[in-house]
Amino acid sequence: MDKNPCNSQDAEVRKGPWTMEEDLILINYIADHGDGVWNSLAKAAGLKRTGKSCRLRWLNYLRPDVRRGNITPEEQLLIMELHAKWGNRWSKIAKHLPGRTDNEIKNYWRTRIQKHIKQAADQNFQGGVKAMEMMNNINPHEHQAASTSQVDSTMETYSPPYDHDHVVEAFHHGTNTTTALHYHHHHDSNVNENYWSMEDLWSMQLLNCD
DNA sequence: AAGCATTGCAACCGCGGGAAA
DNA sequence: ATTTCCCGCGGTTGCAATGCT
Repeated sequence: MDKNPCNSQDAEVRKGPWTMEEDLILINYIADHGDGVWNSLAKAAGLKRTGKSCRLRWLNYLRPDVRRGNITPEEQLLIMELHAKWGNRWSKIAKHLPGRTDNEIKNYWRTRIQKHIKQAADQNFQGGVKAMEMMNNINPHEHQAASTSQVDSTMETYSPPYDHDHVVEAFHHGTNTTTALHYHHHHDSNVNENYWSMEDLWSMQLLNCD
């Protein structure tokens, strides 16, 4: 649509899903020359893609150590703990889950965990009120595009209390059944303590599903 | 069986920060 | 010191697959 007709020879940049041929070109080029310097890599490899696109494809999909398949309950728990600590710092969280990409974790959070939180909160279960409180507790200090963009209003983004003023503790006591996530709000006037216990998580069936 | 709705994930976009020129 | 360029991050979108009526 915005193709420039003047210099069509180098202006054509491919977008959308990668073909097998493109994948092979990228894999082989990186095998020979290594990754990084993505813009020049894209040109040198003869790919009609932006460096950005090449980098994304490699890091999220083609990289040999990328781990695919179901997120394990342990990984899920770790994601929740780290998200409670750091919020939407997906790449930072991903560094603690070997083989998992920030994109995968982000997608997983949005499609699975966030949805379950919402669904569970909609039902009358024990922790629902607490979950809703937490979902509504949007931190005003952090960047939060979710609250400003056109995110579906029925599926508000849960924003954990990862303000510096908040202390988040995560415990591990051997098995996951005794693990607890504790969110402590100690300066919010309207919330004295928010505990999101493992019992709550289990009741949300977050850890039962594969 | 067909059409519509929902889900899940790959990929794109815009922006900020840092390095290089 | 300033500008330009590139990388990486987080948010968002597009679409194929799947489920539902």
